[in-house]
Amino acid sequence: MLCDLYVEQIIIMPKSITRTYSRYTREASSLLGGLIRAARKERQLTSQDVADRAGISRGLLQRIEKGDLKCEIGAVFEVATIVGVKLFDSDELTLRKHIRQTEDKLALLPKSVRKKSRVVHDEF
Amino acid sequence: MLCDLYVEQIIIMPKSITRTYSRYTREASSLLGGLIRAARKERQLTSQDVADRAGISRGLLQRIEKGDLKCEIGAVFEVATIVGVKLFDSDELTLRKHIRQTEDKLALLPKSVRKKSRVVHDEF
DNA sequence: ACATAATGATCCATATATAGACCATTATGC
DNA sequence: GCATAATGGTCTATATATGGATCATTATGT
Repeated sequence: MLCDLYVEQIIIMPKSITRTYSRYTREASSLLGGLIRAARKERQLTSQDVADRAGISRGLLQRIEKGDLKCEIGAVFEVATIVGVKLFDSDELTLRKHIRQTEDKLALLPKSVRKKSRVVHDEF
Repeated sequence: MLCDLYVEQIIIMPKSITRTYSRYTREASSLLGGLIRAARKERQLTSQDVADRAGISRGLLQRIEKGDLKCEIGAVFEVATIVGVKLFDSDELTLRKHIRQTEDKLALLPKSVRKKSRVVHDEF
């Protein structure tokens, strides 16, 4: 009665960054993972085999095959290459040609995008 | 002469993991980044615009557009989706169908790959 | 030509992905 | 059916990717 003791416990929550992904993104990654897994089995490669050749851990390979969105794109692409899943449906040569085309297109586009300062009046 | 003092400095090197990537992997990522950058400019979107919509920082978007292999695949795919770069050359519907096909194929394949214990004699 | 928006680059703190070890379960070859 | 290889999952320490701030430079609309 004389003395009430209040103890406040301050809990510091780690402000975790939870990203949101569009459905298309999730499905694309899921598909890629599935294709990798199917290709690996068709080629009779164990998960340890592929992980070793890609220089990654078996656990990471599992996440990749599940379509986990939080993996390095480099690791995913490397695994895909190893098991023979073509990205862009293109071989190396076509890929390089495509890169050049993109560079050319980029050279033509403005170097920086500037917002219009005023609404365009195209309604009349 | 009487006393030579040797000081050894022990430098603890962080054993950094430096992955190696195949040329195909590097080029595929480079191409994807270029396509994203071109698509963004064609749509007159500033890097800050796209970064905000994707829920990532401007710095990360820059790395993605450069084809940096050490980015979350989720972030890369999300940005690609936002600026309209189709992964797999497929729309959402086709994608889902493709996923089902892959699942069907996986159901037929053996659940685990077992190495042959002995070399197969197919030379006779 | 000028004002300033957009981009490029660097730095640091921190959130987090990864490797690696471990164990349980499953599936395969024999 | 058995031995065991392959897979799936969990946990922890650590390497590292990311966000955010800052500054310099460039490019664009007016």
